[in-house]
Amino acid sequence: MPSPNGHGPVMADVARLAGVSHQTVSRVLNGHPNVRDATRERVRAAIEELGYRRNSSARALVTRRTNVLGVIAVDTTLYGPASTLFGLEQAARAAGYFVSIVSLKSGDTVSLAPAIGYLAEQSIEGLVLITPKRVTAESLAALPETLPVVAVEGGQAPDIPVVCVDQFTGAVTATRHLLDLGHRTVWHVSGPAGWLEAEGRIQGWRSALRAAGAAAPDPVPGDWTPRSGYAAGLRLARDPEVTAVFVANDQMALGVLRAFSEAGVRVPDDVSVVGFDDIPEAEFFTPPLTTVWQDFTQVGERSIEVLLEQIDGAAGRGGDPARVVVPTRLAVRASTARAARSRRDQGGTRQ
Amino acid sequence: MPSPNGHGPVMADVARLAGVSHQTVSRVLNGHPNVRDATRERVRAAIEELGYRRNSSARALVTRRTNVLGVIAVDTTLYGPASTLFGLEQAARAAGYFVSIVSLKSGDTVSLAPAIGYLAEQSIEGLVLITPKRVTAESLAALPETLPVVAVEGGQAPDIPVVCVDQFTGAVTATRHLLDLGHRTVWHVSGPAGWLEAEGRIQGWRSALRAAGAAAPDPVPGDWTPRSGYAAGLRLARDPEVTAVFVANDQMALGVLRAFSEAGVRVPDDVSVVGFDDIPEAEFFTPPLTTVWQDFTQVGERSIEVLLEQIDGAAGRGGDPARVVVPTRLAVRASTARAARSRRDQGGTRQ
DNA sequence: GGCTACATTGTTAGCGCTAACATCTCTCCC
DNA sequence: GGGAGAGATGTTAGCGCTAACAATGTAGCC
Repeated sequence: MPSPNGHGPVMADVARLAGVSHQTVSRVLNGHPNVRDATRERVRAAIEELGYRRNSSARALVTRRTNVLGVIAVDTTLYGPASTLFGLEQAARAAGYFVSIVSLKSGDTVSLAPAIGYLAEQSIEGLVLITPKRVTAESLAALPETLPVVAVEGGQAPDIPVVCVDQFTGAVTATRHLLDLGHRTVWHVSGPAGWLEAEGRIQGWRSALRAAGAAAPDPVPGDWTPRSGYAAGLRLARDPEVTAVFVANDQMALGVLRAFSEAGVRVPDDVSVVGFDDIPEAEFFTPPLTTVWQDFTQVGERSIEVLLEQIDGAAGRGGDPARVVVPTRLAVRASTARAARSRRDQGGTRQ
Repeated sequence: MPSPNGHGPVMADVARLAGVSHQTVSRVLNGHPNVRDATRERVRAAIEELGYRRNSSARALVTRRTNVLGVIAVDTTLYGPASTLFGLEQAARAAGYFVSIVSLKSGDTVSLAPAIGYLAEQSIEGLVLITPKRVTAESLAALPETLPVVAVEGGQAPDIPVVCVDQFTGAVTATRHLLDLGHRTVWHVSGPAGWLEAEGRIQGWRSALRAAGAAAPDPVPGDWTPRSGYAAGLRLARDPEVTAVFVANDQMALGVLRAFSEAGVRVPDDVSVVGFDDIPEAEFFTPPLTTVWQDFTQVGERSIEVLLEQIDGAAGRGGDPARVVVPTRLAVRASTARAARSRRDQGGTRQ
């Protein structure tokens, strides 16, 4: 009877079986060097025989380290957040941390306070916010002052480190690609107000147009869903001036393509379309979508790096918060083409 | 100086400030009834003032409850697993549990043993497997005998409870929908071998064909990606006998649509296509895709239910494992239509 | 008034582990 | 051969909390 308490073996049980003290077992478990090989082997064998697993709570209690990172993520069914979370978890695990997740539905205003309070109960060592929209100020007040934090796609507050994709340059590249193809200007279907990614893409788009001396039409607002892209597409299809559209994400671009197709607007002959995200489906849209690729894996990895720096530095926050910007890449496919002088020059009705 | 140790306040600090014993603080925190209202208020105020948070490790150590569930998930960037995970987390949080996740890349053979070992270190109270492929036997051997487990889309082993979508009936419904439209038979683009979902859909498809007395062509194998669907689509486009295709997921269906479009095969005029999953994009494919909708939210909720039953019942495994089957629904859109007598009857070349 | 019953609070003893210190056992070298 | 020094192991004292029990106070009732 190795475990007299009925709760699975504890360190003392292993110690007894191996004929050593529990502290020696602890040393073996923690890779302490000063243990004789023969002893180490005996302890290992005893651990194996009993199927012993160390009690993480007891360990955390005394070391004050839980090895748990918290993640608060909005809308993890979307490709972007899901990919970021995936990369994040891989990187965290590689660094020896567990990831405890709270996923929130994308309400219009996001209050993180309940989620933060919830996670704080779990003694997390650091927190990642995958909440790419502006959050309420009271959310940030709920952050314990000493808790290491990193915001992904954030910029929520000046004193929180941020890891983000270079939305601005990505949008500039997309817009310039269209201008370089001879389009007089570029329309934009934007993401919803309050999303930082949406704002960055608008700014990049505007900036590229301004640099080229092109007029910036009003952006057509969307909400990331294919449906909103469809609605935007129907509007743009009616305007014969439109020859190039930069859409703030691939899902909406799909809706735009669908609307154009229904309206008899040919892509890329009549109108060129560029998306953002490079979801796996984009290459197989009709036509295959030119879009901006984001390195979500790297975002995840860098986020963990930034967080671990704070944890290991034991510095908490304060000082100059890091700001890591991950570059994008334009994937050129068949949805963009050289501009005709105007849509009417193309002639030909559909099918 | 409320916290003399430099590590944030502990229960004793709260007790001192409120003028009670630490045990009374504990009682307030745990909602014990026998505390005078005035005392409770004083304790609450002291907690508030100090910003006290209970140490979860200490609590877990003595209660032997961590309130943490582990999740091992494969390929969480796919819509299905991501949605399941999302529903799961919501349900777990509602039940007062944290969710600690390990996400694995979809290798060809999946060994869960390292992930299980990893999570076991964290003293989880239960484990959810979102690993919709057959896993190695050694994986299951790595499961601690007393750990409550539920498999989502699993059926990995006879003694593990399972919550799954009714793949079979979903596939039957999709296939019969096509047969009812007058198609002589239905081709199938399948998911990769080893995935239980893929197998369930093949079986449902075969069964529906058999029931209708239709011949079952060899399934065209895919791997869930749009690219593989595209390849399958090119093959099917060459065969003029093909008038109806049931594709095992929407992403591959997208590839099929793309291939058909390139090959001049019109959907639904020449060929009808049905997908599986009902991803948000499906409605905006060209043409909008008829597909099988799955209730991932319910899958998540039911999984947590099954798991909590085991935890609360303290029964561990054994006995008749639960098997919960969540129904599907066919979303009929524009990619399916009544069969012509043969593809040649349709006439008309493209564009 | 005194005794019972119960509500309220305090005291004590661990949960299983690690850190710090104490102890013991070897070498090694003059 | 004996003392220094290092390596290997054991002993002790908590980490912060909850459970069990003990000790109060407080009505209620004959």
